[in-house]
Amino acid sequence: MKISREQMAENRQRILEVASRLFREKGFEAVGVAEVMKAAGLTHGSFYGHFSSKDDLIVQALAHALGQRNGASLPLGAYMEEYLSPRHRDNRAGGCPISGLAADTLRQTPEARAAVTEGVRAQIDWMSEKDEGPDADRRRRAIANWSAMVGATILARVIVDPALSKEILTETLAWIDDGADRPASAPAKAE
Amino acid sequence: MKISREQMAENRQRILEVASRLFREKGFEAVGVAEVMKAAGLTHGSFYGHFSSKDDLIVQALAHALGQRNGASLPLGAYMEEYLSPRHRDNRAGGCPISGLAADTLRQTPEARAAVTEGVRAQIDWMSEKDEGPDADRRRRAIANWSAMVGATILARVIVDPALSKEILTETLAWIDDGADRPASAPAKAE
DNA sequence: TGTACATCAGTGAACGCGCGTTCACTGATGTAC
DNA sequence: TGTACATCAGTGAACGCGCGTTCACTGATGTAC
Repeated sequence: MKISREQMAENRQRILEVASRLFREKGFEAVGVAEVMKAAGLTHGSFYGHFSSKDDLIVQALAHALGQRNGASLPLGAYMEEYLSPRHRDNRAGGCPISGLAADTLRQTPEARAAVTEGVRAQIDWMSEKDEGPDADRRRRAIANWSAMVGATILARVIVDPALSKEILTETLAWIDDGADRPASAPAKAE
Repeated sequence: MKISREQMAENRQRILEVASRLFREKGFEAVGVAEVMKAAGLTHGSFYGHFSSKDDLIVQALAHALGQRNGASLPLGAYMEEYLSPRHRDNRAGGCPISGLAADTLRQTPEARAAVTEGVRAQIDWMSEKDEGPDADRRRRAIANWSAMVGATILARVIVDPALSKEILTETLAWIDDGADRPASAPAKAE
């Protein structure tokens, strides 16, 4: 049965939302087209009315998730604290799509990798802008901190020992740096 | 045709070696049992004489790769430099199994995750021992540096823009720290 | 040491299952008059 | 505004393919005598 154009647009958005959550939770390969459509309240047959292929859905769902930018209004220090929290570690479906899907995307299409590339670029630019330290080190610190946040999240998620998982989050958070209280005249590093 | 016991042991090692390389290169899901056996010079039928299932192979291949510890004889600073080089970024099949497979392993069996957990624990212990700074910060610095190395490698691999990919490796390397030239009396961080 | 036979690693065809994708059909939408 | 009909989003059965796994068979190994 045909439905209204607005209803179809809503359906498309709902597919993208559930797909981006399922992909983050289980990875691209482990989530089937039928599973996505069922979670969106539809049958799998209508999938190809919205997307040309599963690869197309992956690109659109990545762009959808990357465009949400949760926590972008927080101060940088608070953002880092939230990012490296057990809550974010345990919230894969609703968490950052870069730490959740970057490694998976390596084996996807160039279009999917391009979407992640732009997401990383935007994240580094945003963290540079938010940094409160001297200009010279802002970008370098943003890149190193972001690498540490992504790496720590991935490691903390895979590790089965709760103590070691928590330690990785806590110690990484303690080591990274939002640039605050960093005097412009002092060397950026101790060495 | 039956073969000698030594030949069978060699075959098993060859299966583990090619499997660990193929898994690192393509991920667990994208590599089939038949592909592994063909790469080892055998047919897929004999696979179950060596392993009880593909999941079993994944655990054994992870343990095999994690046990190799390439570069463990290098000084910590040289190890970090090699780890964050374009050569290591582009050498997925022969590179570090943790940056190559940690995210994939999240969706595998508890046994596979336990193997990665022990690999991460050993790596952090080793980096702590190699650290040349004051004792109080060694473990914290090992954890934060290791997180940054893993995150930077994963990001540099997925990113399609060569300049941004290289920048992430270079700037992360410039920011992390092997503890050398760090006076025991000085604060570990500038803040 | 030489021979006969039981063992078993490897072979390759076959299986069942789940996946992405296709398609004839349905019936509400939205437009032409 | 009301009606008739063309459009097309959604349905659900079916497809072909690749995968993990099984199994009857082969023939070299290695042991018992």
